[in-house]
Amino acid sequence: MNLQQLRYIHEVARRGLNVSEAADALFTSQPGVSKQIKLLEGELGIEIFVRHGKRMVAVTEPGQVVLDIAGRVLGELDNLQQVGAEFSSEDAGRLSIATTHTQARYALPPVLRDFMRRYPHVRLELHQGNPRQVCEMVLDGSADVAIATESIAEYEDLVTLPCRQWNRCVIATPKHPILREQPLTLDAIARYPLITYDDAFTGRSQINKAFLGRGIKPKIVLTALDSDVIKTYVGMDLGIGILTRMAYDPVADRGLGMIDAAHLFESSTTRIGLRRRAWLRGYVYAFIEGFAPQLTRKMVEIALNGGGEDYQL
Amino acid sequence: MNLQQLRYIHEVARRGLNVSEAADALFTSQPGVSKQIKLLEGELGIEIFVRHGKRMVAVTEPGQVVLDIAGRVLGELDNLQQVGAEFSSEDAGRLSIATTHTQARYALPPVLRDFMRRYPHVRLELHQGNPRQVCEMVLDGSADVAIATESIAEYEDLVTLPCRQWNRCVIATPKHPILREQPLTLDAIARYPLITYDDAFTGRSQINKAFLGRGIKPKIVLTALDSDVIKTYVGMDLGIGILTRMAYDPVADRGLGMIDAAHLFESSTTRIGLRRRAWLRGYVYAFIEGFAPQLTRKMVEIALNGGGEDYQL
DNA sequence: GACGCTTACGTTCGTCGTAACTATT
DNA sequence: AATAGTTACGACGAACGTAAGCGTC
Repeated sequence: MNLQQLRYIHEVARRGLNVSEAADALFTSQPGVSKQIKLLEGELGIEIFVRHGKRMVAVTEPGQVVLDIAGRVLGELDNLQQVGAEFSSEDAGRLSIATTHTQARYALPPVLRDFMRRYPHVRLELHQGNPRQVCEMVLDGSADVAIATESIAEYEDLVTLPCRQWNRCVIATPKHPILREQPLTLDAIARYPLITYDDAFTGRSQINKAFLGRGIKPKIVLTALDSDVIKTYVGMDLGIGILTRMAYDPVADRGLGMIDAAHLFESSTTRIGLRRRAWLRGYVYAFIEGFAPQLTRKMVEIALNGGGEDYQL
Repeated sequence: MNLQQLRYIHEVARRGLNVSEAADALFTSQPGVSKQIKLLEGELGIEIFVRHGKRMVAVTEPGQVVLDIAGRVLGELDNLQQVGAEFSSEDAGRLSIATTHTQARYALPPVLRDFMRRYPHVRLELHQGNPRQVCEMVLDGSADVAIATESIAEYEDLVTLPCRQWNRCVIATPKHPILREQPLTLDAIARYPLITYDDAFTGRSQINKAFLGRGIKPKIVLTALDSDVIKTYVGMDLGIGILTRMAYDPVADRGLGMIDAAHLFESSTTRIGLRRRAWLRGYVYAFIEGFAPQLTRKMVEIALNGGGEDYQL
């Protein structure tokens, strides 16, 4: 048994049981991968993959267990590399953040400005994607942390921690009557054509829930993937917009009017996601604390390792 | 980086930083081990061990982290082997139990009799030792489960689960006056020379505590490592004995009288110890449930993996 | 017929063991 | 002087890549 074999089965499983593709991804030859997988299966005395003739079509029951373990081992090897990098040069390295548009555009800039000042030798990488993609980047090791708002809590091997609570505001052209509503109500909003986020994104479900709870059906004329698109169309007076409060900047957005709507919707929570049992560089903890000061290194470490409490039944 | 290197550093650390000894234990040459360790250190860019000239004298700070990770990886590899064995032949294999005299002699026999009947193809191994040794056998993989009563809860990588509560009785020669005490008291016991367990063992601390709590200082004339020795000397009327209740058998021990003493001492708890995150064969779960019916497979699995709950702060 | 996995074979690279050397106690 | 670790070197073996063969879609 060796590490290559574990990498091979892991990659083959990840790539939908396509050996050739996995071989390419690992920069090696397809026969080599096939052979090593067989050797491993022979050594363990089990079949990991189900074959139809010469094709792999499924993962066996023991194979799934083996793949789970292999995944953990490979994760730990990543950790080893991290440990090496950390101690050989504490303040230099790479920080890869996978996140959604809203976070990258509005929440992260001040945090990252401070971070870059503090750690000038850390190369920052920002990868944008939808919440699902963001999680998977963390799980396969291409990103260190994920930051997103919803559907981030569904993965077994992802530890998620709440960072910030936020709510929404309504924006409209400066003279729009909605801006003079005192107090602002859902009924008032529903009187106008609405522009807001796409279903899969950024707390859209909270918006749906609020209207549904009052039995109102708003006229949604446009759904967008990001705040800037919403602002653009609101500026064209296509409708009024429901937006993350943090996305409105009185200076940059002086062509638009804003009225807070926090009392109308359930607040949403932005979460940070980390690979379970990951070993993180010191500056990663610093970044997390910069983004969410309540998340101290100690707390994050405890969460990463699943608490580790003794089970005294 | 490869698995051998991890095995090497792990073994060197385990053997008190003696490379030659580690090489012997791994059936390889000492220069090979030295070289691989250096290669690994080179690759990670850190020193794992502190050298004084040519001798290794300590583990560096990053080295400790690396060793921890290596230990986990090697544990997972053990798990892989187990998975292979389990699925290639479900009901055959090895069950290695590390335990103390009292458990092996009095608590385990009926459980193991049933187990052997149910799993005739599992080779049973019983390793006797003191509680410390017992734990270490589990941690280094030479035993699957540890069963002991105290000081078993001190290891980070050992998951312990309470199995059985038990208490003590007093034994004496058949016509000894202590047997007619109604009710039995600590003061009555302290009137006679006492024979009981050695300090390091089987709930001796509960006995000490009881007497100390009443300000009594009993005359202990002999301390033994196991129940059989105690019974032997009680039979010779050297004194009265305080014994685990389960060690007295009215038939086999008809040459001795017994009176229960559960109301005088705090009860002790026998615990089972397992390597954290171990992957256990099906029959191991069956054995555990046979020994402690409340410990179902599900519960043991949850405890093994540290609970795995999401940390929602 | 195109794609995908296996078998076969020769080359290369890495690992291991022996032996000689050096340092520590 | 004895014990412990390093350096040097040669031999073996495992893994890899290429090329050809066989199945499946």
